[in-house]
Amino acid sequence: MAYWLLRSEPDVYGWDHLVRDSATEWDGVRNYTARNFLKDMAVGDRALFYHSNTEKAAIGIMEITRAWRPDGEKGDWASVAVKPVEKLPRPVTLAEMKAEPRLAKLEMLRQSRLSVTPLREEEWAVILEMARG
DNA sequence: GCCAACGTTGGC
DNA sequence: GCCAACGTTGGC
Repeated sequence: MAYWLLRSEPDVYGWDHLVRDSATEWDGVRNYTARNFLKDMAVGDRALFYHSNTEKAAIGIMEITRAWRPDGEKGDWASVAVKPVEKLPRPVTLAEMKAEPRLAKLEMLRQSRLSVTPLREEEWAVILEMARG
């Protein structure tokens, strides 16, 4: 099982939208690096839902429910299907992640503009631990 | 509103 | 194929 972090602007599509929809197609990604990560995802993988922009915090846990399929008529893009698993006990903010030494190598911190990034298993555990306070 | 960090595009 | 110019994104 692999771990991922998916970023979205909460005003556009946030955690509450996902819960209301009970599942969604994670599409519209138009960056090749992010696209490649989408193609690496497998059913059962876990992903953090990160709110960018206004909130800047990881807010919930999702599960990948279907591997990638082509996204859009033009170009070699991909989308996956996800569903919400649970909201984190409390959000883990970007500032907290930056301040945590064990997250120094976190991909989303190193490549802050990527909307889809992988997490190491240890990093996943650290963030969940932080969320539990 | 600004800036840093990328990614993309187009001219050569 | 390289590189400058430009556009986009996210954080501050």
